[in-house]
Amino acid sequence: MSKGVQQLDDYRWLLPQDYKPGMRVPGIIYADDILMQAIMKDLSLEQVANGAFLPGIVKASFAMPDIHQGYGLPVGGVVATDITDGVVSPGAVGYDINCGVRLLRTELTKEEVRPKLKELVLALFSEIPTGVGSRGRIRLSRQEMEAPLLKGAAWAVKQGYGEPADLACIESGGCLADADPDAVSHKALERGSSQLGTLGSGNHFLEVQAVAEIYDPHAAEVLGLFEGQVTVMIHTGSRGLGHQVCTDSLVEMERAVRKYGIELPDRQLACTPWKSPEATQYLGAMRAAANFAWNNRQCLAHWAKEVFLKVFGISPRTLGLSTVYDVAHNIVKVEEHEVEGRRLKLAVHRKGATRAFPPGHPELPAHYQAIGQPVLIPGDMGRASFVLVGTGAMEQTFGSTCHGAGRVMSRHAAIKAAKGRAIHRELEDQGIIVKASGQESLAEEMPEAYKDVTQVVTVVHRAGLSKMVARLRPMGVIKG
DNA sequence: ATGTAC
Repeated sequence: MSKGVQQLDDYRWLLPQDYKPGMRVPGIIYADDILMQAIMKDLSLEQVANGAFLPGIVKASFAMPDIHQGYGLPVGGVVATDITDGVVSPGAVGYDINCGVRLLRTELTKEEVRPKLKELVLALFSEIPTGVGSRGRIRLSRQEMEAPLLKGAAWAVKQGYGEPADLACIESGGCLADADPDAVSHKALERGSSQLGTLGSGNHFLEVQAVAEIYDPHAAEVLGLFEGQVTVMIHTGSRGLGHQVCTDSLVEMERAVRKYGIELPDRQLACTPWKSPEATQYLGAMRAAANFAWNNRQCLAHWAKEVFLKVFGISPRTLGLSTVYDVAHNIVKVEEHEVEGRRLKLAVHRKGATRAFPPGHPELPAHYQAIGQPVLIPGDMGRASFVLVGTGAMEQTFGSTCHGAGRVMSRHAAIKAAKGRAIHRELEDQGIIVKASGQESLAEEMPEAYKDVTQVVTVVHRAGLSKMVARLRPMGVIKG
């Protein structure tokens, strides 16, 4: 009997429990043949198998079609542990806590925006701080940090950044309960104190897009999307604050692994029992970082709106800009799921995976009950991004789907491949205006460094994890 | 992803 990966059907692959001795459950990977070939080129599958070692894990260690190698668990991994006897693992959440995506709609069409596109992109770039170490216009003292960390995006709204109506259009209302600002180190607070309303670097971006194709007219209508419409997508997370929270926690986790006698194949998966003081500490800080990220996207959205108003010289009513939705794709949440006929409280770790709850789920806002949770998938800056809605993922993947295109080239390989080329010119030839803080960051992020997002989304659509609603084409991009 | 190396 082969210990290798086995194809279950067109879009699912099984990593049997005997793939690696010590796995508590099998691994299940969602991919087609072509994506699977890319997945097998790095240590992703090994990491999926390693995730299956986590104490208390139920059902399987899951991987989405956009997985690639990450810290401990691959980016694109989903692991759920029973909170009565299971663990929490910061490596299964990721360094960028509550990295996520917000989509804004406007009443403008691409024809209306095109003549001012360049001006718009330059204005966005000058108003929105980008890049590593970038600092924003909001400066908060350590004490002032408490409110945003505790209250989530409601804090930003109260400060005048955005509308109260935005909050219903954010996953978890833009706030995780039980955040503990005191669990966030001084160093993390320090790093975050000037980073609200900043984009960051790497694959983070703010993009002006046009709705290129509608696949599900009913869902699109409920979401306020129409063909030719201009949208704005913001992809960023908790910046230095979340990164520091993760770094701080790993030290404690290493200690916890020894203290509680947890056996793991990779120390990067270091974890602690859910009901341990170490977990309480990490979860308090993780939730605070998640709330910070929602404030970050809330502020960025507000400034993007101001730039639109200024550049087009129109009234807020004519612009008609509002929040479609905001998702977290690096987070751990307690959710109830049915496993083998039992309702269990699970710690669902989604690391580079998006929640995709089906229609009628009580956690969805009233106005989206009929269509399911909106899923926002950022692609690369040359091809497309997607809007989907939740369908049948509950029974399969704890209500989870993919989160993006996923890299195929390392940053280093991408820089090498871009040598002698002018990526911004190549994109401009396709009608896409890009403004980035450096040549190198553009090279790292060039379209061919990524898998084809359409292929990724097609897999989750056909596997029944979520349903395609609309394709968005980039028009203007600002990047770190 | 990240004050991209304390």
